[in-house]
Amino acid sequence: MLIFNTLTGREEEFQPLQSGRVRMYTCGPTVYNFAHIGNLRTFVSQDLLRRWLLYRGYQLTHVMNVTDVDDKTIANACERGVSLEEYTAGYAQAFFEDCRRLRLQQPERVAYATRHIPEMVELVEKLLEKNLAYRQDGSIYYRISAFPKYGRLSHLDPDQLQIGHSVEADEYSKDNPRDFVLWKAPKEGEPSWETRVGRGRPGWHLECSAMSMKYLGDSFDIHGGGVDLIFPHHENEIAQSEGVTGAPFVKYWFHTEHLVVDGEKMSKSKGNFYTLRDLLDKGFDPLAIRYLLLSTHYRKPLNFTLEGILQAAAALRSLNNFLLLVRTCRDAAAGNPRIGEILQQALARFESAMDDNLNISGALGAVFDARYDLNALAESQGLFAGDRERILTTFGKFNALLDSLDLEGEDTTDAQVRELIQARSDARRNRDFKRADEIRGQLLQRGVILEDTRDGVRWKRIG
RNA sequence: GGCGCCGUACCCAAGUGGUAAGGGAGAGGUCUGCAAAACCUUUAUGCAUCGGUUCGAAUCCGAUCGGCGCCUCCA
Repeated sequence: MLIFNTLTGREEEFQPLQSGRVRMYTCGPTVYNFAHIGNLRTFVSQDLLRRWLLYRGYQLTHVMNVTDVDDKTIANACERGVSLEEYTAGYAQAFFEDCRRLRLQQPERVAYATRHIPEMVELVEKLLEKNLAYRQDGSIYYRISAFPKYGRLSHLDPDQLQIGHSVEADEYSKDNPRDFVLWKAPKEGEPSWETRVGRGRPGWHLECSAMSMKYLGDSFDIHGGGVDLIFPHHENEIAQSEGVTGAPFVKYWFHTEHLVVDGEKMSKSKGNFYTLRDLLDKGFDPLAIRYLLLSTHYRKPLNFTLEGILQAAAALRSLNNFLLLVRTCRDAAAGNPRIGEILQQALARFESAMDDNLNISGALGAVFDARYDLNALAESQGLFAGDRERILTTFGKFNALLDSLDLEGEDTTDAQVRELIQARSDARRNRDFKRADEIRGQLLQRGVILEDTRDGVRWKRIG
């Protein structure tokens, strides 16, 4: 399997440090607000990666952090007049609700920054010992000039970095304006911890170094996040971790491109800023949103539109309608050897596309082509029991990534629905169409749609 | 100024040297008591533009135009 590595700027053959086992860390949310659709795109792409690793049989340990202490969480909690814990707990819970709605698999471990203060302090102590960090006005900073590899991930030359407008060189009393803070001096009215390096609170970058190494070791396989984190966040993590251990921190860096909305950068002032909740309130299907976020390659900018959600919903519907056909079309007398061929080819195409740096569009092309070929056979010849099983098994494999397909079928034990459908069929047979339409209306109110086909009545629930 | 992503049909989107996957929408059709759904057919002599290399280029090289991002706490 090939995977693009930001560190080398190339696609590389994926070879975990320990054979058969993958250790992965991804930067999770800062819980100062509801996650927006751009945040969620990144998490969906990480979900696709973890699902593909599992598909390929790796034993996976995936750790995701939750940043529950930083400038924004503190400021917002303060503004609302609640404690930091109370404030962040609500948004953390909301985040995991969003993840469930989008069918994101839970990482093996979720790590909260505020529960790992001792581990962070330990790192700071070691960096001080090695003279990679220094104290200044109660804060502790990382001395970038002492870490020659600084800039290797982002391919930036530290000497050529422009100092941003927001940071006046003399605003901080740092040796070098590019040095970043490891430990912040306490401020009146802000949460702080009494620790061996003094009272204060951690800088943002520190948690990811501390928690990833605690759970995954000094060196691990994959570290992911949005492209905006390449610099400075991930660059700083490398400086912190490798500064302490001297060992290579991460083998493969996995970064997801941003999404834009209607071709423009998402921003609250433009009115094109969406959270998942906003979209669900408008009546959009969370699985269609999952499909939309999933179906563009993770290293390409994704243009998110409401129209796109509807297109995704239609694509998903057509796959599920196909599966309905597979389950309900008339029985063939014998198995069709063509079906095995079609499935085998489709699966091979699907897998080789995914192995090629998670080429999900190519993989989906294989899925839809299989649907097309199989539809023609099922419509014209019906399906043998063994054919049905094989089709559902293969689509079950596709669904290991999509997690949006109806493989099981509807609840056929709903006696009332069954009775109504039967009653309508009887009415139709007696050419009592008024009665039949009446029953169809009743079923529709229960959320059941009927399809009259040559092979009998099919029904499904409205999504 | 430095670093990076991108430009393929009405919309979304694969394809990185061998003659344009797939999805949506539109149009036509099949089925049907009707409707809906489903299914089938169809839709780029063309891949931002201009040069070049090649038997052959969306793919490689050069230039140009355009969109987006990062360059100290933003996924």
